[in-house]
Amino acid sequence: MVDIKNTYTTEIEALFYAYQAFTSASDQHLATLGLGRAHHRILYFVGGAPNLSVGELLQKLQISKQALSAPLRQLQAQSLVVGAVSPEDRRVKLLRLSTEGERLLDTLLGLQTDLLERTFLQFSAEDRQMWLALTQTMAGHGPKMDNS
Amino acid sequence: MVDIKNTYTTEIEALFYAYQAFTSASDQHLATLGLGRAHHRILYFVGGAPNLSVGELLQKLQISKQALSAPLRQLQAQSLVVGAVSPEDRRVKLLRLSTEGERLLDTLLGLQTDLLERTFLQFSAEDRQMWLALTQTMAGHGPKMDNS
DNA sequence: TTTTTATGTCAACCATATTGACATATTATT
DNA sequence: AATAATATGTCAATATGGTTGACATAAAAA
Repeated sequence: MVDIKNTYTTEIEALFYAYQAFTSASDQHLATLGLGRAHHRILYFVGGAPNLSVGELLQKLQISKQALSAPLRQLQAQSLVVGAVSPEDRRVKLLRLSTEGERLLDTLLGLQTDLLERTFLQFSAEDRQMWLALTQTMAGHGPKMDNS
Repeated sequence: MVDIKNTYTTEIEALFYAYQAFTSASDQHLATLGLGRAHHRILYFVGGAPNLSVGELLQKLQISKQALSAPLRQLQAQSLVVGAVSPEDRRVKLLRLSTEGERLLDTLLGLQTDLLERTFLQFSAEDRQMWLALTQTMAGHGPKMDNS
């Protein structure tokens, strides 16, 4: 069956379960706060580029503004994300993380980091570099993104 | 910001975008058939273990029978999956792929294989082995599964 | 003054999941 | 033979995370 017809079944399964491992810890932690992956992605992009406008965030997330609305409103209601009117253009709202929001993002990144660290511990620095290079190459073969 | 506080941002991003690349081609192909990832996982598990019972499939998928119901019914309606009463226990329904279902699964696996092949082409056989070993180790650090 | 832009909200819809309740057929137990 | 347990299936209500379309408002640009 599958194993006979396809040479890469092992790699496909490894990647599937590795990604599950990669997301499960943060997913669980988010769930205890009543948050999901949508909130995680917002925290990630806003944390990585403070004073991001709503429009810029939408471009990064590649979702509709209606889809962003609910989770962003929640994050603002919980004071994890704060928005301020841009001094340059009063139509624009600039988003950044509150101290609490940064702390949560750190926790989430820490959970993912823990997995990577535990994994890399069993391999050499060269192996780690190779893994990253190969994974980045794979990412580069992905769907074309509009980073215009 | 994030880059300062966390050493593994590069690896985290690489894995995120690699997984996106990994799933996008098959997701797109499934969409043209009016199917989604739920159907893909059913095809994958039934294809990998023909004459699987509904209960066994549920254990592998780790979802509720209500969540399985709709996509499985669709696959049966499209004659991609066929079910037959077990000769040993007439309560049990054994699932397998039709020829058409196997063809679709092959196509989907082929799309994922293409990405892996294109990626591995740029690396040595040792690098590929390393990547697999590391990715499998990472998968092993995932959430404990009930394979009782 | 008019138009464009940035944001935001309402409504309807879809996909994928959940839990609870219940029905049916079949097998196992008492 | 009657009863209990098992395997499947369905109905309803709910949640999350998306979609499109329509429309409102404030501010900047034409």
